[in-house]
Amino acid sequence: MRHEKVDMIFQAAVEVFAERGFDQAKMDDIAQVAGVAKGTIYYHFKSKEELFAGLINEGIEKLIECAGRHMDNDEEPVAKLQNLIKAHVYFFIHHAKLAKLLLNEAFGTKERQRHFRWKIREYIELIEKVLIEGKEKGQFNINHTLETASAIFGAASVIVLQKLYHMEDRKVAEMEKELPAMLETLHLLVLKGLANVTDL
Amino acid sequence: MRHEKVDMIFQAAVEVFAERGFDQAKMDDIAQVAGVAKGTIYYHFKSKEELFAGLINEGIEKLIECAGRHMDNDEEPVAKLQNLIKAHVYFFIHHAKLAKLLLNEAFGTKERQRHFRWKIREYIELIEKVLIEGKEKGQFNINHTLETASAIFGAASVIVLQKLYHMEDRKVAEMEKELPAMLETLHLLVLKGLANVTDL
Amino acid sequence: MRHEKVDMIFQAAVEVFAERGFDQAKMDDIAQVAGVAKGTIYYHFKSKEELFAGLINEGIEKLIECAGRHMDNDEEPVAKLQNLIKAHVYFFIHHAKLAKLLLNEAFGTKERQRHFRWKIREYIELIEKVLIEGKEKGQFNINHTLETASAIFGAASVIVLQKLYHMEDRKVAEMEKELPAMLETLHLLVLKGLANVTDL
Amino acid sequence: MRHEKVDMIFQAAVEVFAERGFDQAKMDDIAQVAGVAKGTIYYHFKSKEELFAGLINEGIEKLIECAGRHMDNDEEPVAKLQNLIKAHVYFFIHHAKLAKLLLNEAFGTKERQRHFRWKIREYIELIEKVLIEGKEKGQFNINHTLETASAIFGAASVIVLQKLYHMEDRKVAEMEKELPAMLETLHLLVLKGLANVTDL
DNA sequence: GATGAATGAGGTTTCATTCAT
DNA sequence: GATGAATGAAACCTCATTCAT
Repeated sequence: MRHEKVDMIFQAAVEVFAERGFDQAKMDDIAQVAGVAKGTIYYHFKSKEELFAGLINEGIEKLIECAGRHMDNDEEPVAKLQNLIKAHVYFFIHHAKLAKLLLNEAFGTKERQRHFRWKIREYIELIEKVLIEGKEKGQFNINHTLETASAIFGAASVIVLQKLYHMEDRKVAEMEKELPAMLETLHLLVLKGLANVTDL
Repeated sequence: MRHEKVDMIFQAAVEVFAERGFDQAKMDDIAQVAGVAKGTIYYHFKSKEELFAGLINEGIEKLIECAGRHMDNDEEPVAKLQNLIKAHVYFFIHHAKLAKLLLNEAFGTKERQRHFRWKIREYIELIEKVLIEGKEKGQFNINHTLETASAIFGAASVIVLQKLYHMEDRKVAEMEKELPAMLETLHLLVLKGLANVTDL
Repeated sequence: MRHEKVDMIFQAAVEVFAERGFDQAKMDDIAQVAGVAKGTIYYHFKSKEELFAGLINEGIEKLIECAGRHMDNDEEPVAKLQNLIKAHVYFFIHHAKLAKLLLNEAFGTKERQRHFRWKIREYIELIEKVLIEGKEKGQFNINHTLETASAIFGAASVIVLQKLYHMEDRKVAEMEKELPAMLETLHLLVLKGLANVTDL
Repeated sequence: MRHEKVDMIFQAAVEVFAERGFDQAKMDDIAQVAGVAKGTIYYHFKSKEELFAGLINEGIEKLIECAGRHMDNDEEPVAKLQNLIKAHVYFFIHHAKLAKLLLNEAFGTKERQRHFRWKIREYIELIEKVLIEGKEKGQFNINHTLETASAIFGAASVIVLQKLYHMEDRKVAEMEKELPAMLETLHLLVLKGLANVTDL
């Protein structure tokens, strides 16, 4: 188990970074929220950059792990994809601050952000793997698996984020009530397609 | 027509803001890129904030206008949606820097960013309008139109952004070659659905 | 007669300088209040410094001229001093903004302000002249004429300024109602002395 | 006892503010004179404004305390007033820089300066209290106590300031030689009145 | 004579990082 | 291990002044 203070710093950092973004987040604030002295952060982390990177890495890894775990509850690609999407939405709702950070900071051009994009790419490739498997089994009608994975990632992420921002500071409990609508929407969109007409 | 220097500043600002994000962008850099003195920017814009806001607002308005225009080339909702998506992807490819900014800065919690989210919401509601129309005509199989609109926005945006980041600084021409793959992907995803099986 | 615009600039300058002090006064504001373009000020005045100096000089000269004129209405030193004090108080009330400037800016160590102190010294020496005259005629009981002149200048100035600040933006008419109290006070103080006891 | 560096900053600030006035004083200069880094000032004071306000407040409070203490050495109002004036002149000579600041900055219209005027008013009301007491005991011949207090404040302040400015950077020792002349002058002016003639 | 867009030096303030305790 | 006072580089912004029209 990690050192107690390190955990407090980590928690405070997620909070503050999510609230203000990387640049506007002050080490002073993180220290205050964590209830430690500013120097203590620097005793455990080399720099603001490193603290942030650790945070994001751990976040994405958790996301990957969570998605992977739920995915494997089923055998069939269709079900796997459904599980993955469900896990993704769940994760974003229950780690709202981290979710904001991911979309917020993961699309910049700074060197630091390139690293994150690679980690997100890892996750997208996890999605792609299901798609490829389904395609090979003849269950998915896809030509460009990577592009499709990106699109699914975007759809599932933005649908939650929009809801989160729209509901401002509402509790997780209230967000969970919105879960079925979001999942049904993604199900219809991703798997069945919106069009009723069959000859497009 | 706006004043010449104002245009140069605007262009430079898009460039620099997209390159570095709001906080890391230095007014000095914008001035240098624009080929004007720093004071000139402040002669025309009250603050960095205002310059940025002007940029984003104009950007989203252009996007809305562009999407609206292409949408109306057809009568049928299905075609309208296709046109809209196509316009969206086109726009993001041809205004890559602006596109990065939109996703990058539009999901923060700062007051400034709340304003942008409202503008983006406007755009999402434009998408929703098509969905509602199609639903009423019995062409779309949708229960939650706003959520679906968000998801489509996310899918179409991220698919382009991922490609853009992956191709780093490649020319627009090269990006255009990727266009069909992206459009086909979104077409399959959004309209037909991925699943071959019909009884989900 | 001076050029019309020059006068407008002068008036505006008194206004703005008095309102904000030299450093906080912006040439933009002066231009706006004067109703001319900023460049116009520089067409007529070499610099902010020069504009300000012109203002103060003219102000003090007016004060000296005004005091001198009223003083000479009488022959007797006692009456002369009374007239002078009355003129001083009148002038400060009717040129409130200038009065503020005089006390405000005339006691700094900047080079510019040394010049003003010399001009104010001129005025104080005018007061001293009356005192010397009265002393020689055996009417004044004074040992240090210059010091006494300074003290009278200080007493008469601060009594008005305090009233002015205390009444904030009241009209001149209201200030004039306070005139007798101020004059009586200065009369008692300067000429008769406060003490009833005769053997100090 | 306050922190060592805070004291050094305070001292340096009095120095520099008195030398140049609020606006022309550079935080860089204060830092250099104090022998600390610029950031150190901001570690202890929120802003230039706050540093300055602290200075002036402490200054006026010292003045009030000093005057009050000396005043109470005697019982009789006449003696009290003499003591007060003596203390005032002493204080201004020994805190020349602060004295300059008081007159220099205390008569502006900026919000900050309104606060100072209230503090100075406190001091003037201290003077007034002696006058009222003397008036009630039949020792002072005064009608308007507040106006008289203002005038005394002005006389005593300007007499010292004029001397200070005239002697430029002379030592305190030399100023002290001038003390008797100033005190005698104020004594004659305030208590006995200048006029030899008794029927004014 | 008059204008106002453009300039850039210079000032205040912020904040990540260090280091003596 | 932990602290927080101290630092100074770097950023935003202001505004007196200039000059082409």
